[in-house]
Amino acid sequence: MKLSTKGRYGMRAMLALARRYGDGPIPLKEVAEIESLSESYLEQLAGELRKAGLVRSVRGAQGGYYLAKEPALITAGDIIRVLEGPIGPVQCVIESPDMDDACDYAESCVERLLWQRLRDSMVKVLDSITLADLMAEGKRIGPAPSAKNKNC
Amino acid sequence: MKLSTKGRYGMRAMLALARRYGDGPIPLKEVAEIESLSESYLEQLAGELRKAGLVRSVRGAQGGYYLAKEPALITAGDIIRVLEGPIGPVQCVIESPDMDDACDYAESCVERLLWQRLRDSMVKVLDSITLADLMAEGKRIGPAPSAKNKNC
DNA sequence: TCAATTCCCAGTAATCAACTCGGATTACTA
DNA sequence: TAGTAATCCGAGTTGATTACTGGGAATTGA
Repeated sequence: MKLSTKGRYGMRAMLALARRYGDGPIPLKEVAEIESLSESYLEQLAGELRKAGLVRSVRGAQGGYYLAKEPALITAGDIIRVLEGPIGPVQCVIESPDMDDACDYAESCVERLLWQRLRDSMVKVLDSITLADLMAEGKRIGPAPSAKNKNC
Repeated sequence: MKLSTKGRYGMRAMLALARRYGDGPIPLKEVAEIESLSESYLEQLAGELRKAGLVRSVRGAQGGYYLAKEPALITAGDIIRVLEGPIGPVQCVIESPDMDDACDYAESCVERLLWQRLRDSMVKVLDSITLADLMAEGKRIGPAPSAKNKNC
């Protein structure tokens, strides 16, 4: 039940972009330095976030990435869904499951009720917290150099 | 953010034992058949559940496994913790983290707040639902052949 | 033209997931 | 006491996934 580095690093990168929202495009090199992440790995994540419409990019010199919407309009759930896939502890209760995901006994499957409730509580938290919320918390708890730790 | 088969199959096996609570030891062979799971794989899970004190075993012919406590006293969280490890979306906010897990900037790490809230909501759901609860739901929604699907 | 940048894709090493298998031990039953 | 049904234990295997790295093409501002 853990996030992968994609979700963790992606969240940090998005938060870094949020902090510089309005400053024009920020090169990934810079984000990578601030967050001490690998630039080439970040490139991959940025590509997915761009395709999903959460960030926009400008190519060439002086180019970079910037948030496609203001921080208050981007939730943690948006980011996690792009980088980790649909939210849910098991395949058969992810959001908008297709036919292949549902099992034959879905109607009478008891565990399913448990997993659904777990999913709902996860979705509720992730969809209720925006990048703006996190930045606001940041101001409250002090200057925030993001974690320089593999596990965060 | 998905459970592994250990958590999923383990939950099903525990629920199967719960349904037969009071019937004396149930051999894994039987559980494996009912739930269409691999017996030898179940053996591993059963070993962990036993070491954790959730089930007890009787060796030899006519032996098997049975719940160590009544179904109302075993929560989903108990089972998940044994088979999937401590609950939490990232290492640095798992329950009872030790020194190695916490990062150097824990105090000023903004993402941490998000992950903590997510963890809390997961814990709340998992710790509030017992095997007895699930069995009761089972009666409500009809006869429950557990899912015979890889994803459940 | 040059340098900075995104973009894209291929490869890779290490780890993890999901099992399987063999054999030892234990205990009920006939 | 033999036979059989179980747990117990640890090692091995296979395939997928994770977490990257690197190369090179395309783009663009100075």
